[in-house]
Amino acid sequence: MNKTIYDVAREAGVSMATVSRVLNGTAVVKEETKAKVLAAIELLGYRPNAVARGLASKRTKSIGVILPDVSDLFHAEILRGIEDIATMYQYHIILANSDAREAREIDLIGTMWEKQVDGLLFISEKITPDIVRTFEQAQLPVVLCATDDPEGRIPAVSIDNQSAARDAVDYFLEKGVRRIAYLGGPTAHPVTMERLKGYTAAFQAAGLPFDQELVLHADTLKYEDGYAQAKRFLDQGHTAEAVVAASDELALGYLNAVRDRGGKAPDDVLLLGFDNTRLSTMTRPELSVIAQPTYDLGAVSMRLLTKLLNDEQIDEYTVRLPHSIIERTSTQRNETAAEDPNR
Amino acid sequence: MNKTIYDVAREAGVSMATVSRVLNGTAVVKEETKAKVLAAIELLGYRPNAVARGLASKRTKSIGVILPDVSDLFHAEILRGIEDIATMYQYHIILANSDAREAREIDLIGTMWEKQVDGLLFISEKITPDIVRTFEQAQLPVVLCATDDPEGRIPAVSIDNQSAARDAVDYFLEKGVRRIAYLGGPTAHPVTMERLKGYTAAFQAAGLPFDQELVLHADTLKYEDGYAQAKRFLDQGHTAEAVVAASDELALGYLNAVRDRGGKAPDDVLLLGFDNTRLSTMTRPELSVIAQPTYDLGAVSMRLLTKLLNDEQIDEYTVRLPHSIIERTSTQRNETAAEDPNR
DNA sequence: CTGAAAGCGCTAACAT
DNA sequence: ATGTTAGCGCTTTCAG
Repeated sequence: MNKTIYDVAREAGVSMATVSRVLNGTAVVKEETKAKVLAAIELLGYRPNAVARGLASKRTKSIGVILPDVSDLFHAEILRGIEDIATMYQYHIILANSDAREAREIDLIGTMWEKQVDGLLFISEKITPDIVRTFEQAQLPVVLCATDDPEGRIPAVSIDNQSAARDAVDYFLEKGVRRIAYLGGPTAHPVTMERLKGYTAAFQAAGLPFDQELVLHADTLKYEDGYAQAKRFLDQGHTAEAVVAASDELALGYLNAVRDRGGKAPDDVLLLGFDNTRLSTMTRPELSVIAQPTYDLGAVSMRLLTKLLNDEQIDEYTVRLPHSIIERTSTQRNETAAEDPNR
Repeated sequence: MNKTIYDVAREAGVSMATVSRVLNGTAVVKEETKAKVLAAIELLGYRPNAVARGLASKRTKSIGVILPDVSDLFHAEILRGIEDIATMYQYHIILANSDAREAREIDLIGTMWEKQVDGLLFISEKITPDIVRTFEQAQLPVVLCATDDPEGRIPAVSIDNQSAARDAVDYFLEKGVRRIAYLGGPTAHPVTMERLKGYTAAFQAAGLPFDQELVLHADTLKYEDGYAQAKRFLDQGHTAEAVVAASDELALGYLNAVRDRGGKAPDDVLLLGFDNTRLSTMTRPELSVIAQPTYDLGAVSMRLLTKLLNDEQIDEYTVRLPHSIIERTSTQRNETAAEDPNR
């Protein structure tokens, strides 16, 4: 059997309450007795049992993180941000992969409740009514990360996907490029559909038409699907001057599909990735991207959650982090300058 | 306040002990009363509190995972394997990043103990005596993953790094290549040093000398350091016919360093990566690699841990998973066939 | 097959 | 400033 707070109390000649006090700093303890307690703790090699503490205090100092897949680079980077801030605030992470399946997500919210997590960080492709209902039933503080609740009822941290995509199109438009394709995700995926809205909005705002056949939907945001979709597109004889992809992997898929048929970027097509994962600097040409502050998405949402948990003053329940375009080689035409000086 | 087992008992007109029994299947309960209990649970929307359960039973059904960095692709893939098997056995994962810093690792083992995890999965670059001692003090079942205890006292799942590297060198030797470089990690990193041993052993076994200047040590296994190290090497006027890298990222760094000075793989250098992360098929040329069963490394170590926890019969406390060479384009000389027909 | 009762190790009033 | 006393919600003997 292991040491308990009671053993420490006896060793130090005080009551267990006093030990608890020096452990948690919940009340002032005389320097002298505090020293005795600390000495006893040291002597016995005592460590508090967090489970017992959790039961008694109703706060476990652990937070649940539900995400589609840790082995996805984008999620893994977010998770790192979450973890760092969690550590800073003494929280632990209970991790679960959902594979973006709603049934599993709902199930996981339940088991997270059972684990008595203090709060939940939720990363998903789509926030459905059933999920929102489950949040409400669970009565858990939740922050959405890299996703939005369409109704805006749940605190969330994300970028403005629509204007990010719009900026991307504008970026090409300003270069004088018109035949711009959008290589997005499945139509059931709100985040990338939001980007599609931005894509079309940019054309509309510029008073330009756009070709519906230039809108591609890959089954996922993964490389393989990007490649497959690009190959199909190109095999059908279509072409694009530029492509705005909904992820770095998708852009890479397009890039390699072009290359595998003898083409080349940026000579034959200008490519813009999305996310700015580490991937984008590992390729040749290096991938220009619409950068999301991936790590910060995680860090900020965790910070927001701590505020929720401590009843701190909160200015914004929905925070939009800034995006930006990072220009690397995949969009640099050899004959044109990086920036169009006009306008 | 939330529903407790007591509420269910009253609703069903039985004692809490009986409710506990149907919940856990710890004893036979009459079908009829079981049905009543189940109905009450359903009616109240009752969910057991895992923290209370953990305190009473001394088993939390959660296991701690300590790894250097989730945002590293290799670790993230391992973690996915861990998670899947953990889910299968109803365990939850408490995740913590150590940044491979010993002090932090030791600290984390302690906090994992506080959390009363049932077991620990430990992924690190180096198992030091202090870490081993901490394991012993914590009295936690531990399985090392993708690492070994040099003394072999701790259950571990990994590949045979030495023979993997040796196979890599032999692979090139059989192609008639002699000037083979090794692009490894820091000298303080046992796993990659083990690979270096295999590298030198291959030359010795073949009765061939090897050039010490062809042994490169990058500061980490990351792309950036691979690039930097390769650039330095090439800038100094060195060359290699082939390079065996200690990670896919390192190989990619070399690849791009070559490319950025106008060279090309496989024409100017044959490149073999290590790990077979998703990266290796996303590059052009596609990277030939020494494949580790990354996902399985996680899955098998988690499975081993469940055996430890359930006192199942265990045949091997140290399991070696098989590695293999996957031949893609980065080692395919245009003029030579994939396989040397002789021998 | 089921109930009563005693903890698990800690926090948090409530006293003093 | 410190001690006493109830629980937190469950599992687990021990009876019956």
